[in-house]
Order: sequence, then C-alpha cells, then structure tokens
Amino acid sequence: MSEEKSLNFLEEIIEEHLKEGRYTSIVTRFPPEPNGYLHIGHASSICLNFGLTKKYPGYTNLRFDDTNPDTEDTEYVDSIKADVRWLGFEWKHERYASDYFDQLFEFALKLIDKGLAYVDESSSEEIASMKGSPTEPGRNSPFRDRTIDENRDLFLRMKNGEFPDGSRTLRAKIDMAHINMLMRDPILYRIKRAHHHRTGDKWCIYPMYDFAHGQSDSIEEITHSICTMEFVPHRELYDWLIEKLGIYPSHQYEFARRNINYTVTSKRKLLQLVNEGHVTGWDDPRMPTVSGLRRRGYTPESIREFCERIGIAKRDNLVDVGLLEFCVREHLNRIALRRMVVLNPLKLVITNYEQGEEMLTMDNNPEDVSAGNREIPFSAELYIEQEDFMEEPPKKYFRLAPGQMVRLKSAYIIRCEEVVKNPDGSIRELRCVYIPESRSGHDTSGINVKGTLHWVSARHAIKAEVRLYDRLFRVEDPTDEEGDFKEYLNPASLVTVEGAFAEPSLASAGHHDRFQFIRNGYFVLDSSATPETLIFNKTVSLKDGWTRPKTDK
RNA sequence: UGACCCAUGGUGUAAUGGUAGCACAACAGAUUUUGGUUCUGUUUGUUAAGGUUCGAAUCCUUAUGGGUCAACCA
Repeated sequence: MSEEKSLNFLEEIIEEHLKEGRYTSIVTRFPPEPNGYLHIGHASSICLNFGLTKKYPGYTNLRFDDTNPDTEDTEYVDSIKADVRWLGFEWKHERYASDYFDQLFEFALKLIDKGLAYVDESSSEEIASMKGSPTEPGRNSPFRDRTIDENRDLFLRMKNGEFPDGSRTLRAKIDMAHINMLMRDPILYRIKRAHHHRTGDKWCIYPMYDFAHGQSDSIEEITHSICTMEFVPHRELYDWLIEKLGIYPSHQYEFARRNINYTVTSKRKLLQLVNEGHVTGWDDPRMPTVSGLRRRGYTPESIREFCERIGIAKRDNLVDVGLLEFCVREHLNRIALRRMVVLNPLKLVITNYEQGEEMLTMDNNPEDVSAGNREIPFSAELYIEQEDFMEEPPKKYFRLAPGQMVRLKSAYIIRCEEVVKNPDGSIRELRCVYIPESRSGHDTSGINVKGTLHWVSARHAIKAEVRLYDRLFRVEDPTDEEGDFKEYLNPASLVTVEGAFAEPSLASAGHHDRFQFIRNGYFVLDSSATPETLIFNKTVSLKDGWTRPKTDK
C-alpha cells in the first residue's frame, strides 16, 4: 500500500505553505467557549486542529474564549480539558482570552489613537436601527465623530466603572454602508458588571468575540486559525483589525461543521435538553456530547476513527450516525470480552441432565486468542431469551421451537420437548432434552444445527440492570422540522431492563471493561454502578443480519 | 430581492484538464458453535443549460438548489 491518502483542503494549504517556506512550522488552536460541554462536532474540530500539528511540525494550544462571563463557568473548563485529554490529545499551552484582557485594552486604546474607534452612547435598540439591513446601508451614529481625546477619556471611564451597564460601547470606525454587515462599525467592548470565572471583578468591560479571538490568535502567533463556515463574513473584520493594529498576521480558514442525523449538536439546544430534564445531564448516554459518548461506552479510538472517515470539507452535510456506530463496533469487536446475559428470561429445564452441574469453557474473544478463556457453570435449569423461542415459528427460524434443536453456546445441543404454560396461557417454562455427546469441543453426535443461543444457569446467574438506548430523536434532522425540535424526541430512547440475568463472571466487571453480550450488543458498566448493583449501558447493537419474515415486525 | 459560501451514488469523501474511486449503507453468495466477525460479488453519482478545449466533475457564463449575514453571543 504505497498509495498516499488524499489530503483535505486544509492539509493542501498547509503543505503549500510549508513548501513555499511561508512557515517552517505551524501553530493551531482549539478555542472553545466554556459555556457548555463538548460534543461530537467539537471532537471533529479537535481531531482536525491537533491532528494537523501531529502530522506537520508545530503545536496546538487549548484556548478558552471566555469573554462573556454571563454564561461561562469553570465547571465547563474542567469538563472540556478532561474531554480533550480523553480523546487522546495534549495541548502545548493552556490559554484564556481573559489572560489577554490587559493587552486587548491596550489594543483598543491604540485603535482610538488612530482614530479608528469611538465610544458610542446609543442604546442597543438605536444601534440596531442604525445598522441598516443586508440590502440597505446603515446610518452613522451621532457619536461617531468625537475627538480622539474625548474617546480616550470616555473609554477609560468606561473601564473605571463610571457608566452603567449597557450605556456605552466602544465601536470600530469602519463604514456604516459596508456591504458586509460586520464591518458596519462593529462593537468592540461592552460594559457588563459580571463576575468572571478567572478575572473575578477586575473588569466591568469585556471585549466582544471579534475583538478577542483574532487578537488572541495573533498574540499566540497562531498560523492557521481554523473555524466553521459561519465565521466566513468575520474574516474581513479579523484581517482589518490585525492590519490596523499592526500585529502578527494570523489567518483564518473555514470548514463546514459536521452535522449528524437523529441528534442535535448545538450547545443551546443541548443545554435545553439538560435544563428541561429531557435527559439526565450533559453526560446522559443518549447525548452526542463527548462525556455522553464516553458514558455510553464509546472509545476514543472509535471517535477519532469516525472523525477521520467523515473528513473535512466546505459543503453542508448530514453524516449518517450509522458510520459512528460502525466505527465503534469495529473497535469493540476487537477488544470486547464476550459474555452471556439474558435480558428477558425464559426458564428452560433439561429433563435428562442428571449430573447437577459442571463447568464449561468459553472463549473470551474469538477475535483475540490472547484474551483467553473462562469457565461458566452449566446446570439443568437455565434461562434463555424469550425471543429465542416461538411456538409457531416462521420458515427459516433457526432458534428454539417445539421439536426443534439448537446449540447452547459453548455447551450442548438441546431439543425442545414440551411447553409448560401458566393458567393465563403464557409460557411458564420449556422442557428440553440435551444430547450428551454434543458437548462443545467434544461433539461426536454428528448433529448439525443452524441456531446457537446464549444462556445462563438459573442457579448461578446474577441480577443486573441493563439500559438500552436508541436514537434521541425520531427524525433525521430535528432542527429542520416544523415547530419545536423537542417535539421530535424519541420516547423510546431509553428502555431500562431491570431483571436481566448475567453469567457469574460479570460480578467483577470493572468500569474500563468493554463487553459484548453475545448475540446482542456491546455494553459497558455505567458510571453509577456499584459492586452490589450492576448497571450496564448498551453502547451499540450488534449488526443484525437476520431479515425477519414480514409477519414478524 | 443585496453580498458571501457551497453543489459528485441513499450518506460522507476523493479524482487538482486525461479510466469518476474509496468508505458506510443496501442487496446477493461463501464461511461461521454469536442470524456477529471474515471473505466475495452487485446496485446506485458529477444540479441544469450554454461556452472554451482534441478532451471538462474540474476552467468561464447563466440558471437552479442549499446555507450564512441585520446579538452589547461565540
């Protein structure tokens, strides 16, 4: 395989820059605002930014864009750092836009001195009404032509807390008729008396995104500042400010954010789901957050692989969540320990098994012999899955039915002899006979069966709660539907099975273990589980290749 | 009725003027003590119309479709 993997458009740009000597190494940054938890879309950006400096010489900073103290909090800072590390990346410098507040203030003064910024006393509504529209030019503020001295004095007094919140702003003096709305004298600073998670009450004025992000990039000498497409119009202002300030020329490049079907990736919407109790928290296993995926049992490897496969481009997209599921199955298939767990038990009695019990050997992972074997107890009273038995089976039903034979995984072949019912007609238990010569690994019976079932020994089984998850929304793109997106939540996104029976070895399951419950799916111990109460989360189902007959849904 | 960004199978992404490829999904078959895994094969695509060229997914024009922009959010 000497075939070079094709480059995405950013790698092409960087290789060109490196080749022509514009840079000898690159610096990128991942710039979250600490006002929410990271989600799968951020994971894509993290893999991109950190991946680029893994592939090319250079490094990546983690920089918190903390210029709006109203919504930001250290809780988010901590979760973001944990998530980036869990994904497998380490930043060079941990920085905060708030580290630069003094310098940003000086930058603002510099702009004022150059006659490129002014203090405006218009109200928020007045500024909006003077802004014009995409098709109509705006109007100049009556405060636009103050002298430099006046602006300097006023801005200092803004900083010193002499004016009430919202009463004044510092604006760049560009062009109120500019075709780009962002160039119509954008607000640079606002007055806001809010406690900042890092600078406390030192400041009562805070810079806006446009006056913090690019300047922070410049201070850190970021070479390639990568963001999403909605910032394309900001680039003109980004470049204007850097040029007028005469500071290090970072450059902004944009890519299309990744969207995934059957979920939402908007911090605002995710926050709503949390606050309104539609999920149990940011780390609810149904959430597309990094912490949710982690609790659900996803591995960092599988998430990185997913990000690699979906790639980077500039067009709108809606990625099939099936690809994410494929990636996690692919990884878990290699590493997960196979275990037997019966979710909906049906009692099965082997009438001709007279030796009480015995231990049978079973592979821990057929994909990995080094995972070894274990012993599992077998006895005359077992549980199998309710859905593995049908009294009147359709054609091609390989499971148990009256008179039909199946193999019990790693044990014996059995034949169903009798169905014992309760007074209400429901099935109480199955009575079967086993074929003694068919023991797994020592089968001399010569019998071939199509189906193999998982099972647990009734006497030895341990109880477990199993949480089954399905997609959070019923529709591919909840944001695109009529009305509130929450109307499209999937009511069956969580199904809790309380009375599952697990094989005894699961009593010692650890939080880092990954399991495949045979014939069912991949599972992980929930973070809330204790040695006394086993709780498992379903990460993802096994692929189901069985095309059921039409009568059966 | 403005500006900007984007347009390749069902989905995501390659092809950088010269054979439209890869992955997922779907379907069919083989193997299988997990209806899993693995293996083999099949179906499906350049938004449209003009132009440039020996040759266009690629360059040009127009149209169409989608997205973004009028927060003291980022």
